[in-house]
Amino acid sequence: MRRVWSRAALEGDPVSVAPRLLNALLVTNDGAVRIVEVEAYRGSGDAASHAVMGETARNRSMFGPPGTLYVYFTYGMHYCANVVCGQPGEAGAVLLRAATVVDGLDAMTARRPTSRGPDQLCAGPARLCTALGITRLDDGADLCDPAAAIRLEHDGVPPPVAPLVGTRIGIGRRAGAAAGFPWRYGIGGSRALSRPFPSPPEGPHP
DNA sequence: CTTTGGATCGTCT
DNA sequence: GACGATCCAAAGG
Repeated sequence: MRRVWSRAALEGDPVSVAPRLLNALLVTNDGAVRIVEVEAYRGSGDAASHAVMGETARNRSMFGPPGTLYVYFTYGMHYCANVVCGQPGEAGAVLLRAATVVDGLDAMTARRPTSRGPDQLCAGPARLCTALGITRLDDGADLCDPAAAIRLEHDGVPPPVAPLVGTRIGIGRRAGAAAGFPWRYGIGGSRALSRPFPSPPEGPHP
């Protein structure tokens, strides 16, 4: 059985909420995907966050209530989607970086005809938005509203006990130390990751 | 397999 | 005026 996420479950620190979103479902009116990779972004104090300089017209949704969808446009051609979390008034969000298709494969393939295969349809934050048809028009939507066109759902599949952990992708040098924060999370063994996670250091020789 | 450069425009300096 | 929370195709090993 599927049910939308409660707002209360998204009130915590994005760094805590992010790994819990692994295996959650993002559902639209013509499809559904299971999230396999995310990144956490805080507000002030996180130099890599869009919200580090405070509220602007673009990042306004990041300051909204938990469960708000924050969609931004970047590189002149791509959209990326985030689940807003944290306390109201404090900016925070979890970037949805990759997912596997659960339903609506045909519609997604039609929106991304150049995809190499089903695994790659949502293997990347902009790919995910294109496949699901998410644009800036969806910015500010309430993902916890069971009647909404886009929503965050739960179907009983728990997040991994030990997710993959790594540094966030695409963070420039301007972010300083924040570029090294291990706030990227993924599901081990997934073939839909946007890119591999670095292998853990080798232990002593057996 | 890895690396490189182009696309393309809203946003903030 | 510079730069992206990116993607893709093409070129090189």
